[in-house]
Amino acid sequence: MSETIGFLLNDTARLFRRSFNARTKGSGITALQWRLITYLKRHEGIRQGPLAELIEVEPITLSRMVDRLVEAELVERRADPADRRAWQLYLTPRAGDLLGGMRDMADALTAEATEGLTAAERDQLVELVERVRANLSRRICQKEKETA
Amino acid sequence: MSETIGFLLNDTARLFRRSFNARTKGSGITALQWRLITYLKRHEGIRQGPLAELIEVEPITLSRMVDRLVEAELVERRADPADRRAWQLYLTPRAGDLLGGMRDMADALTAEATEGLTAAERDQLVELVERVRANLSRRICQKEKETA
DNA sequence: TGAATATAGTAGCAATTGCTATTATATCCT
DNA sequence: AGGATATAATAGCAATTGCTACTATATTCA
Repeated sequence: MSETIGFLLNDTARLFRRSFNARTKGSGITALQWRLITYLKRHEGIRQGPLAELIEVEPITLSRMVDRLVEAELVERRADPADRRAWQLYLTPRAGDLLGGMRDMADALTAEATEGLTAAERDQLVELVERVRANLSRRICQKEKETA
Repeated sequence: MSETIGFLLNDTARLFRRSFNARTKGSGITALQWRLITYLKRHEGIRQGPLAELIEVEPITLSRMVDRLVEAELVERRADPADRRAWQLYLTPRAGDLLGGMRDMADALTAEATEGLTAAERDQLVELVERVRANLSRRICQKEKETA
């Protein structure tokens, strides 16, 4: 029965994404795209490679996500002055406008998802999941080292 | 900052899937397929529609997953004697053989993921995530009713 | 210097998924 | 009974993703 935690986390994460996507259907922004934008907000000027690593997708996948966001005028590619192979990514003003509304929606979704939990329980939840994530993350890094 | 829980759950679930898939690379079984097989184990004879709902994919997606599993001789389609439109799904003996090894691996993965957590903390983790899942699941059902 | 190697990003292809429409069968209702 | 409607499963198409190979540029080191 011990596979329960993996299934449970996956189920819950999927429900989160589904709720999120249902609420943003009109805007054309998916949960994954919003995740990208959120990271970008905190790391403006980042290059595609490191950002791909942050949100844990392949570089080529990120490249195409950025294509679409550039098309939607939410993200801007600027040439890196220090490396002519690379792009630096920036949010457009239009993205800033979207972020406000999105964040309110995400906050509301989180509030609904944790309804009935005390503040202490929420903290505990975050802390426990973070420890699980750290365990898995460490494992995966080890594997990569072994392969390399 | 309150979108943290959604991101965190998604990150952790992804790491779980990734670890799982890395370990089963040779066997050709993905995390999602194993999930299907696990459900099927407990509901042999189920039809495709209800199973799709259980693992939360579209019926057509399940149809194709089953195509592949039939191809791999892990699942068998039998005509439903009561409804000539429908198939009943059964595991083959070959699937039973696989399940044993998979379960051991999944147990090991779970153990590694929850390393450093006490038994009480694991229980608490499961309980808290289950409450979040119940909140989200209830929300989604409400939405479906509104739409219908 | 300049040849070997590494890195940033992208294109082609194959696999997977879901939306919409379709076929075959079942159920409902008059 | 039999016509209208609902349901189980699937096919066509488009979107998304990742593997592999590739181009362009940077770095390393003899």
